[in-house]
Amino acid sequence: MTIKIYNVLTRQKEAFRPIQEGRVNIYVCGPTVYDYSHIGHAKTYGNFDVIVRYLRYRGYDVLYVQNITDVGHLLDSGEDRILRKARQTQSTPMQIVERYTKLYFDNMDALGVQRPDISPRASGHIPEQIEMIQQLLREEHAYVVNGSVYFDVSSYPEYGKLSGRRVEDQEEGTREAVRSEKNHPADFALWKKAEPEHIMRWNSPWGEGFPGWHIECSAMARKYLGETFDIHGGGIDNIFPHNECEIAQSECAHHGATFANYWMLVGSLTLDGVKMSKSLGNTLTLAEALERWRPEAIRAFILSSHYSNPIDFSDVAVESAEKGWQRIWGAVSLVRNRLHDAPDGEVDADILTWLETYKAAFIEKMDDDFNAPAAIGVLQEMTRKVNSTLAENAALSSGTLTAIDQIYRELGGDVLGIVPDSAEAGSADAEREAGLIRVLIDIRAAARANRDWATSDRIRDRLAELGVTLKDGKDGTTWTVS
RNA sequence: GGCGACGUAGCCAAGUGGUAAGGCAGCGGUCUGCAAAACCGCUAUUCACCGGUUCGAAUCCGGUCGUCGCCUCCA
Repeated sequence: MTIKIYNVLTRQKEAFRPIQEGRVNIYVCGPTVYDYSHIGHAKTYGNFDVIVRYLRYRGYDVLYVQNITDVGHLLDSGEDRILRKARQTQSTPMQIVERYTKLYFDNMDALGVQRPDISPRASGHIPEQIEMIQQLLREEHAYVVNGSVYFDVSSYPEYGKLSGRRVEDQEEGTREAVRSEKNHPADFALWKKAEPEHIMRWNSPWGEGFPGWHIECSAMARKYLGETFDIHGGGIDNIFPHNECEIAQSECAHHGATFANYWMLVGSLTLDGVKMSKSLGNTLTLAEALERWRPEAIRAFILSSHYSNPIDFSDVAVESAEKGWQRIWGAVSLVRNRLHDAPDGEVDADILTWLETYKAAFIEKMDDDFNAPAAIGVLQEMTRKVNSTLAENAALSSGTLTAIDQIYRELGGDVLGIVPDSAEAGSADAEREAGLIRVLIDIRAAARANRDWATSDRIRDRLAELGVTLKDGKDGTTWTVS
């Protein structure tokens, strides 16, 4: 069994073959840290989180690099995003960068997105970028004008191969073309001369300036992953021009060596059917979303559609994903709670057999281009089976319950990140809590036997206030923690 | 105008040649003091539309209509 990946570069699903057996080098374009993270970031980085988790689950040694853009990303006006924010808030650019970088990681941590192995910053790699630009100049892929350096797109005939765009087809941007010092409108900046008011500036062979937006990814990918690496990821909205420019720079600097073997681009997220944009005012920050929904619900929603497809964020959509997730979580917590007073015993062979069948089905779905929505479908089917088994057998052995819990931990927890680690059986606190709840359930059972519904309901209501839900079944009362 | 996606039940969604996963919502049932949950059953003869290829198509080809993204900063 090999993993198949839809490669945007070839527009085909291909068997994944890493350059080095057992090892995956992956680079994903990270955020520009000039404002709060929004739910679009949650989709892009949440999707790659699951991709990386799965590769690791399948035994690959993954090196995951995701940059932090903290310089060079300009607005329409030609103004640097970070500088503008700094001016607006009367702070320094690096304060802005620190603030939003920290918030980005805080939000991603809260979402359960595992950190990349390396989060290189553009501003920390100016020498590497200058070196690459010098090389491009030396080899006549770039030219200098008035202290700025531009990449000569005509020197790279394959420009456009990722996005399927051809230079001739592009509409010429009027504003830029008019005042441009570029030889051709499609040429892009590698290095920009800093105007006097531009305070983020560095010395270079061409005078004081700052790097263009695209060069950081090429320089940092080369530094940490080598000239050719396995997977390059990002949001589809960066396919042009950003990703295209990265390829051009890197492949020219590397004398034609392929930049990345596989390109995986994540579909965009819309909010209530419309693209989020500051000008429309329909933005939702990740922090706001996390206040309204638990992280697992947001993850379940993000994973409800294939990573490469667009997805529309709405209250109704997240809530229905959350309800679906609750069914899985309900089964998991039931298993874990029953583990507290389950009879000792080995795992039941029949149950282990069908657990393994679901696991194999899950892996088959994920192997096929990381089809998380289909994999969740498998988990849902398994959950139906688990729930009915739980209902039919009041005394499942600890071995069996542990085996069920284990498969949820692996597939739902380690891979998808939607099954939390809580209620760890065996910890002293958890055991005590389970025991205390059990005492209350026993008292309540006695009250119910006396048809003392007031006491019975009081215990249930008070526990509910503490987040413990009691459920009366045929074989007694069970409980879950929300 | 150019490039690229997409159009599957009330909603979301998987499915790229072999006869429609899964979730949400809904209906009926089991269980139940009530509640909640869970479980069982039902809910697309059909995959935007029209042609074509094929023994056979949601899946391939051609066309039509519609939605969206990108082409300028965006994950």
